[in-house]
Order: sequence, then C-alpha cells, then structure tokens
Amino acid sequence: MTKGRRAILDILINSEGHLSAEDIYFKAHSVHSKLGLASVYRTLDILVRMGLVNNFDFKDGRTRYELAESPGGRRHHHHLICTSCGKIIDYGDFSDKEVNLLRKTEKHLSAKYGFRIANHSVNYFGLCGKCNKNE
Amino acid sequence: MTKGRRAILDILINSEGHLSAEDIYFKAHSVHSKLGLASVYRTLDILVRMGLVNNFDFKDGRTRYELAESPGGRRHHHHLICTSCGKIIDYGDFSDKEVNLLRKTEKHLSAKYGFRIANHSVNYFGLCGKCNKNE
DNA sequence: GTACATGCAAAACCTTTGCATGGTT
DNA sequence: AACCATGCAAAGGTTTTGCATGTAC
Repeated sequence: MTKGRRAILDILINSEGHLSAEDIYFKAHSVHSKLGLASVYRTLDILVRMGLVNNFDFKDGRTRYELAESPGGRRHHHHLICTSCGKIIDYGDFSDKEVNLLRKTEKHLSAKYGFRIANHSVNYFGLCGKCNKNE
Repeated sequence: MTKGRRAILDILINSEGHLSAEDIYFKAHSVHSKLGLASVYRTLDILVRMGLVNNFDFKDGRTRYELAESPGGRRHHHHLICTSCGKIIDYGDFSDKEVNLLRKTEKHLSAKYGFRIANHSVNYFGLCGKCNKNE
C-alpha cells in the first residue's frame, strides 16, 4: 500500500461516485502532486479486479469508477442517465420485491448458464426533465 | 438510403448481435468493398439516434451494436458477460413478474425524477463455467 | 536488497472530424 | 444544381505500455 494508492482509495471513499480516471487524477494532486495518470489507471485496475471498485460506462467516452457496495458502507444502486446532458441520478431505494427478484434472477442465471456472477449493472437511459423540455 | 447504409442494416438484421463497428466494417466489405470505417460509425450513430439500434459496453474497449427490439422482430434481452474471456450470453426468457416489475420501476423512476426513459440495459458480469474452472 | 510501484513519455487504440469527391433526386 | 453521404487521412481523446528510477517491506 503506497501513498498514491491510499490517496486514490480515500478519494473514492469520500466522493459521490461517477468519477473518471482524470477526475481522480486531479483530486489526487492536491494531496500527492506527483501522482501520474498512468498510476491512477493501474491502481483502479487493481481495485476493480479486487472487487472494491466498480466501473461503469455512461456513454460519454470515459469510464467512471465508484466504490463497490459494502456492508455498512455504500449501498448498491442503479443509474438513470440523461443521454442529452449527461446528468446521472443514483436510484437505490429498492423495494423488497425488486431486491428479491434480482437475487432470484441471478441465482437462476447462475444455475442455467454456469456463470458465477460477481455483479450487475442496471442503467436507465433517457432524457431528464430539463432536456425533455428543451426538445 | 444508400448502398452503405443498406448493407449495414442488413448485417445488423442478419446477425446475432454484439457487433463492434469493426465487425460490421469487415462484414460489409464482402458486399460493398469500398465502405469506409468512418461511414460505419456515422451510420451507426444515426441508427442509434433513430432508436433502431442499441449500443452496449461490455467492457472490452469497444462499443457493441445490435438491432433494437421490435414488435415481431428481435426480443428484448439482458446480457451475461464473462469478464475473463468476454463470452456473452443473451438472457431473454423473462418471467411475467420480471417484466412487470421492470415496467413498474421505470414508471416509478419517470415520475419521481422527471425522466423520460427511452431504454434500459441490464448486464450481469462474472465468470463463465470454463473460466471459473481455470481459475 | 529485492521486488514491486511509480513517473514520464511514447504508443496503442477506438472514434470523430475535415475536406474534397461522388452519388441521388 | 443542390444536397447530402462517402472515402480517405488526419486529428482527437482515453487508456495502456516501456523503461529507468524510486519506494516499501
């Protein structure tokens, strides 16, 4: 565990999520001004592989990273993404029904196709209120 | 509607989906050997905007395209993706419960956040049977 | 001291853009 | 003729890699 990795992890822990590698790179500079962008990518790659971080594609050309859900920590959520302005809303107040169904579906898929499912991503794409009006 | 666009659309209609722009470019060459990669991208962009084609990110560094679901045509489905070998399985035999719940969730989200939701993407990431064993 | 993480720069890669040309109506 | 799609090549942006150096254990 090096200074750079610590900084990156701290940033992920203390942020709202949806950070690009460059976002993290700039934030990290205030703490550790020598950190290079390549190291950010290398660290993120490790964290993703370890399952501590999830990455997402919101179709804006860069990969977004956020801390994975953890017991007592960040809660699992899905995303609403405005395809016009890029606004992202986290949706996490699932009903019990939703949670149970997703869990059951994962189990069903695991059994049927022999997959070991590590995580899932659910994204709703559309227009936010503002962009909807402007159209 | 030009020759190039016709070729691209035909390829999308007659394929199993999950095609990258380059896949389409190569396939198109057997019919229309002058078609350039840029035109493939331009056409795909139009088709996506028209809602005829959906694009996905399976985290292998390139965008994948497939024909959108249509009445009587392709059915809506979700994806299982092996994060090791890249194998993709389409999952489309939803139960009524699943369909209803998703529909209700979309309605709920639309109302709560003022979004007009155009489509959603659900992806399960994990290891396929073969990669699971090799680990 | 050894192994591994780093920084920097260059490369690789996918995707987009500019521009002159060609095709369609 | 006007308009738009095209091909080609160049540019753009993100992510990865090579290599010498620095750092953690």
